[in-house]
Amino acid sequence: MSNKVIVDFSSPNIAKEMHVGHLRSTIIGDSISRIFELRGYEVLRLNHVGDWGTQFGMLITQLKDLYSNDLEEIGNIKISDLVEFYKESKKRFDNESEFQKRSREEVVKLQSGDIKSIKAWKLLCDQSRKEFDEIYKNLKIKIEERGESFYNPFLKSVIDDLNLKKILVEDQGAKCVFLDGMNNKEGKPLPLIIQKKDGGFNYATTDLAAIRYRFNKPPNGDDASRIIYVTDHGQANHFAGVFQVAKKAKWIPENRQIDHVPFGLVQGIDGKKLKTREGETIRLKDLLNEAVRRAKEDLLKRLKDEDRYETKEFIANTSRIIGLGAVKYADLSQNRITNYQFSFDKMLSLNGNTAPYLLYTLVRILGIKRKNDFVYDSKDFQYVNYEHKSEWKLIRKLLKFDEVIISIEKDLMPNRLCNYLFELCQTFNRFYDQVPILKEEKNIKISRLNLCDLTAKTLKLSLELLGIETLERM
RNA sequence: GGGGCUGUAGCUCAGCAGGAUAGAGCAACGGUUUCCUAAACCGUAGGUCGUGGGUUCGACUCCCGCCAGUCCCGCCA
Repeated sequence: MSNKVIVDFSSPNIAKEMHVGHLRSTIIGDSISRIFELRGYEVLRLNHVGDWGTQFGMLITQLKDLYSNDLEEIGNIKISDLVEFYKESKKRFDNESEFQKRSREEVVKLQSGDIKSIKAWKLLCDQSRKEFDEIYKNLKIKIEERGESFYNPFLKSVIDDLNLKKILVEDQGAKCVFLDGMNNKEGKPLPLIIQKKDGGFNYATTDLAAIRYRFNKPPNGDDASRIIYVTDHGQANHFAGVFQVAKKAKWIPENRQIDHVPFGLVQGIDGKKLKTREGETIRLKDLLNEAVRRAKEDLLKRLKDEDRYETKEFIANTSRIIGLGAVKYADLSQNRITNYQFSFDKMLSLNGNTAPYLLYTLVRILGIKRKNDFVYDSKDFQYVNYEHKSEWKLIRKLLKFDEVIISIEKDLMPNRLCNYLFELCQTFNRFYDQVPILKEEKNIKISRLNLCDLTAKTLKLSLELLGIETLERM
């Protein structure tokens, strides 16, 4: 059997901007992927972007109305305009019945492969992709785009197969599967709609086609042994329904696993959904830039206080790593199930369970390494002494790493690694505080340098697994 | 009405497969710098783990009821 794990994460929508909700999916998905890669799995990171569906009808119709039929000018539109563009289209769709009618026709055209419609669709996707890629590059996220449109050729056979297996029921004009153990408001069994009454498909259809494809053997499949979906917990019901139907249809082979990894909302310090003062959704790009700006401000203040001089490059790089690391760590260190309060002040704080604290600990260790004159790979570096209480505690903490990784592989909770890291840093900082290193006699010094080295390696590896870059100095 | 998730110190949260006096951080108060980056370390104070039952030698942890908050529930994703 294959050892391929598919992690489905990030998944923004075309013509919409990425926001903090996508950030959670992106960061958690990336970290889970990294941990599975470390454990020797073949990991396929998939970006299930919303690049198909009814919204494209209105977008393309709007596009044709505004830019005539040659569609050349759209190449100059920027994403923030595209978001405006989306809003305007939506407004017209909601208010103009004639526009709505043309939009619906446009969806059919697109889905049947009309050349002009496809061209317009591609233009829209390319615009969005540029913007998404910039964020992924900034965050150092590797992900493969395979949007909803990819599964378009397989949608019809989903319906056919469900029909064949006599699972599909027609109700109020729509084709659906009734779910066990779930009721609607009237107390009747809840349907999962697979085909709308107008004949169109929806996200349940796409998700089912995706499950089939991902478990199938090549050429028309990925032969995955496990699929992991990282989305907000608002979609829990949807996935429970989709998984149930996939099981009924026997599309999930024996010994394969499928998991929804839900996460809570990102809230402001007021406990409500994170918004700008004007009540608008905060753009992910702005949020990341703000974190880096604040990190830079802190750094500059410290350099001034300590009368230090650093190059422009050092300042830019250090603030970027601290700022982005702080955002990632704040998110990952929470139990993903619960909502969490987003606070720049807390995540960038130099104390407590934050990225700057962890990065600083590593910097301290590397400082020792720079000032010592031993060669690390010499034969002398075998000896470890653990007479002092803080040495013993550090050794015990270092040995726990494997156990933590195994538990995350099982339960998909990256916050446990954060917890471990924080404890490791606390333990190290006590050791650092309580025992001298460089001025000790040879054997003791070697032993303690060894412990420092092991701690640094563990810290680096752990931070890497969280997708956080490290620094030599800060 | 049905279902999901949450409810642990003033605040933000850990507590994984049940095991000893329930742990951190922040905030508050006090202390430590001839020494490797003090962005550190040490100490004090602070909790009937929402509530009522049950299972168990033993429950924050498992099961059931209730209360509160939040999210989802037919053609958006």
